[in-house]
Amino acid sequence: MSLYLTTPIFYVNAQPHLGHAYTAVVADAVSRFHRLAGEDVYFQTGTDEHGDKVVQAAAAAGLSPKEYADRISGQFRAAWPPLAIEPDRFIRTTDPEHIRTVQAILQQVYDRGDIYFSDYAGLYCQGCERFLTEKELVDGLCPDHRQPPVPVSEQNYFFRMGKYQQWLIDHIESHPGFISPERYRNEVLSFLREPLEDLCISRPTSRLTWGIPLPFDNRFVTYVWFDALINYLTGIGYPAAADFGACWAAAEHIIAKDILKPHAIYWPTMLKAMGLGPYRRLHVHGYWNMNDAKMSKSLGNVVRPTDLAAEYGADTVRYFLLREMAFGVDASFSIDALIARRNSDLANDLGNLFSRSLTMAGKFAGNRVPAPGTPAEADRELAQAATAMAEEFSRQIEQFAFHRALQAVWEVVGLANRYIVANAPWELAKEPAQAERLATVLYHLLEALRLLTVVLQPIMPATAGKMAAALGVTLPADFQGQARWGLLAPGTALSPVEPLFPRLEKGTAPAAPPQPKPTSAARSPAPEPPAAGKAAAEGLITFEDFGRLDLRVGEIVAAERVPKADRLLKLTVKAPEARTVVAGIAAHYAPEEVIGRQVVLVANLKPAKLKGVLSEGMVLAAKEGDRLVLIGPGGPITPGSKVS
RNA sequence: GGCGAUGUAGCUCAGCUGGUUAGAGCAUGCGGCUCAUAUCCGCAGUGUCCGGGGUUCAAGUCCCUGCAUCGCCA
Repeated sequence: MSLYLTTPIFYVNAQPHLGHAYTAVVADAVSRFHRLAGEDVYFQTGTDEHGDKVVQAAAAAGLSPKEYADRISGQFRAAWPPLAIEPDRFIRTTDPEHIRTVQAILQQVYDRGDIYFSDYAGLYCQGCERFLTEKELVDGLCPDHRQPPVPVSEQNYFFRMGKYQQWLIDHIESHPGFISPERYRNEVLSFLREPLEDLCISRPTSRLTWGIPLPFDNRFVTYVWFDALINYLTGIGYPAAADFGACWAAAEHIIAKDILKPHAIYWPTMLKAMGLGPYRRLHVHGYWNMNDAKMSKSLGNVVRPTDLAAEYGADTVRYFLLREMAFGVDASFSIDALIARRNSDLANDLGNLFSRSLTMAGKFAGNRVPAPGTPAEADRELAQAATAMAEEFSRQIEQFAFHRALQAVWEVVGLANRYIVANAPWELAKEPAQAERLATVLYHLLEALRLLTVVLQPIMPATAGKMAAALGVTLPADFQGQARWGLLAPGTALSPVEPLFPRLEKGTAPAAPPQPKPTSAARSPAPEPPAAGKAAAEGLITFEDFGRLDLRVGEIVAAERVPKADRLLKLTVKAPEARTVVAGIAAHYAPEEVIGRQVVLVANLKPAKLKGVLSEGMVLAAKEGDRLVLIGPGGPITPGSKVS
């Protein structure tokens, strides 16, 4: 094992968002890069599922904590394939294997004397069901519940973190790359200048039962970090797995800056206490600020990674995320910026370069790689720049400077475009005497494209695949070998492709409308590759056909599960008269969750009996993979209103 | 309150240990080409490098100070 790469396990109290996606894209790109270099890589992600926030969120959704965790965990699992993120393992803190590992480690650290029982006194808010700090109080009251917190003394177990403070400082100082970028390393060192307090690692079962019981005291469950961080060990079979030691020595964590302290301080000291060495490196990135007003929280419009991937394609999103953010520094996200990158960098620069080159090879060289003659100065310059680019790319990826790596790639894209203009193959083609020169130019161009293909694989796997197919090459996992000049064999058959990245018009591609408007059927669909438009010519319906549907807004006034049917909910829908509708949404919505919602109802559907219940109509929902979302009006409207 | 980061063209940002007329991409204007996804190439700019003071032959780059924004800590 030469690299064991992890994202954090994501907490299931919220759905996957762009920040999660960024971490996962980084981890995926890095793992693809190292695999391409022939290394043995293991990439793990997963979900963190215990704790009181999950209990609360589950209660609000009318589910048990496990059911709720299953649902959200499934959403995380399903969020990654559309972005071409391919972890080797998706771990869950509710996995029995993980629970066993956590308990074994707790017992071990307890036996060594680094966990002790003690009093904890603090201000407890009964509304929040947690301790508040002085700082959180407003006028001495809980800001959420407007009541004074009660001084409570509680007994709990503590981890002797302070014992390892000096060791940790020494380790960080003697290993400059342990925490990067440097700003976070400094932040940690600055924090460690103050005495480190011990860490409370338990909750009494009187307050929280949704957790892993302490093996030495079943009146308590372990709380947060002793549960969550250990996933990194469970994932590689601690302690029994034969290759555990080798894997752990290659461990690198990628996190967002909000969980720096647990990863940079709690975790190394925990490892030390259990007799293990620290992980190899910690990579800390910043936040994506959502500056675009169109996506403000007030509109309830959150960017969902899966929606972005569906709208713009995995490769565009991956490229944007990696190109736009300097790893470690905050960046801002907007759909306009995404479209700008897509159009200028991907469509105009790269896509068009690829397209014009292959077209010329088709027209002027019969769709085969021509045999180059003696290279001229300009040719050598292109070759030299392309091979240097591959090295630079490699160097920057290793330092997690993805934006710089991609900058280096695009310099060659620009150079290749200038090379075409400077050598004007279309002029050379007019003069038979220039045949060898033409062949040389085209060869250099195609070979430069092959090198671009090699480096782009980890960033945009699907695009690199298309490019390789068009160039008639395969891409073995040998970055060093493949990044050399001159591997493209003369005579290789080329197969032109559709444009890699069709241009997008600004503003016509909304990211993720939270609730499609009732009139959405009448609006033009999101832009698709032209081919799709043509193919859709068949199967069109007339306006009259559409008019036969009686679509209305209905309001769900009651809902209950249908006995012995996992997927069915029996709804009472007002539209405007009340009627019964059976909907196959029980796997996605709890009854309490849908009451009061306005939905779109097909009111003139022939009634049918489902599990013995007569259903008079159907409610519309959008489906994507395993996910299902009810369709409703964009704003409140009287039940029964016609949808057209 | 303590520590730290950031403040450079309309926008997003590069500018390492101080050294020639301060850069890139995008956006804007003009010109060129036609192989190409109305794409590409060339040219043109504009900047009190946050304000003020200082060190130096020389400061965006170092020091002091003020302001603004952000982060960590209390």
